[in-house]
Amino acid sequence: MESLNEMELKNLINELILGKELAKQLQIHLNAPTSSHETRELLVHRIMNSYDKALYLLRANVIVTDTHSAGMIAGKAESPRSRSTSPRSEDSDREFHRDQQDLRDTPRKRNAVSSWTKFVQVSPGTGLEGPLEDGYSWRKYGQKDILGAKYPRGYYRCTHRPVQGCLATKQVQRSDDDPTIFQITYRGRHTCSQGSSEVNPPPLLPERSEPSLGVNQQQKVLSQAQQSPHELLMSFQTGLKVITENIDTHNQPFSSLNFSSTSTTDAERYAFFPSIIEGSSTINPSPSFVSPNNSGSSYFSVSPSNVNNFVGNLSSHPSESELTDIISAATSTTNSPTFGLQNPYNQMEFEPNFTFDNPGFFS
DNA sequence: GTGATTTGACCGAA
DNA sequence: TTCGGTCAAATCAC
Repeated sequence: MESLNEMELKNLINELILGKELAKQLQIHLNAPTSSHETRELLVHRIMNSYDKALYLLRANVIVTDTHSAGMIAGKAESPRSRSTSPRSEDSDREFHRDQQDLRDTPRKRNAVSSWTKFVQVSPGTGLEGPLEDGYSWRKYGQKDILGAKYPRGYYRCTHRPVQGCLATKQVQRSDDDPTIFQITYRGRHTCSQGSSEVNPPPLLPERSEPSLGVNQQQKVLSQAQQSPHELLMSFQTGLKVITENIDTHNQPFSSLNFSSTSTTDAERYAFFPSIIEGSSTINPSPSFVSPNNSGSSYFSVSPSNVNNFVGNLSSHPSESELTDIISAATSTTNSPTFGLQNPYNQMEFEPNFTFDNPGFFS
C-alpha cells in the first residue's frame, strides 16, 4: 500500500485519537454503576464508527493503489472524465478514440476499456440500500456469480445504448467483508445526450438492495427520499444537536446522528474525508467545475481546511454553532436539492464524462 | 402491451 | 481450461 498523504494521515490519526478517547469514556462508564446501558451502547457504536472511518481511510488508499484507473477516487489522478467529450490534447484525444475503438471492435477484451471504481456504503437501517443512482439511466443486462465473491455481480449498460449507441457500462459488486459497501466499476463513457448535456440529472440517492432496482423503481426511491436543501440542512443540524449534548442524559439512539452512528454512510465519510476522493487534497473543485451535467452547482466542495477543522472539532466535541457554521459554509455554494451531504457520492468525484481539459475550466 | 429484469448459455481473454 | 462478460429468451412489473 502506498503511503497516505498528509491529509489522509491527519484524518486517520484524528479518527484513531477519537476512538481512543471514546474507549476511555467507555471504560469510565463501565466502572460507573449509574451509567446506563444505552450510554455504553452509544459509546461502543461511536468507537466502532470511529474505527470504521479509519479503516475506510486506509481502504480508500488501497483503492487508489489497486484500481486500474483511480480517477474517481483520487482527484489528482486522471479523471475518467478527463478523456471525455472535449479532449484538449492530442494524447487525450488519441486515448479517447482508442477507448472508443476498443469498445466497438473488441467489446469483450478485458481491461481494454477505461474504467474506474468507486466504493459506496449504504446505511443498513435506512431501508435505502444498494448502489447509488448516479444521474444516468442504466439497464441491467446480466448478473454473474463471481468466483470467491459472496454476492453476485450485476452488469448494467446505459439505457440509451440501442438508440444513441452509448457504450457506458457499470458493474455493481457487493463487498464480501461489508455487505453495506458496493463496489461500482464504470467502464467506458457516456456518449448519450443524457450523459453529456443533461442539465439537471436526478439527485444521487441509494438504490435498493442488490439485485438492484430498475430505473422506475430507482426513481420511486428517489422521489421518496428527496428533500429540500432546507429540510436536509435542518435535519442535519437536528442530528448535530445530538453530538453536542450530554450523552449521559439522553438516550436518543445514536443511529439518528449520521456522523457517528454505526450506520455510517458515504455522506458522512465524504463530508469528513474528501481527501479520500481527492487524493492530494489540492483539488478543490468549484461547483461549476465538478459536473458538466449539473450546471446548477449541486455539488458542494469541502476544502481540506474545512475538513481539518471538522475532524478536529469532531474529535473534541464541537459546539453546535461550530458545526452549524461548518455546514453552512459547506452548503453556501449550493442551491440545488442535491446538496452534497445528502448526496455525497458525486461531490468528491467526477462524473464519468467530466473533462479536466475542458477549455473553460482552467481559464 | 411494453419495457425492464432474470437467468442460463455462449464467447473469448487469460 | 477457467472464469468474467455478454447475449437473448423467459419472466415479471407496471
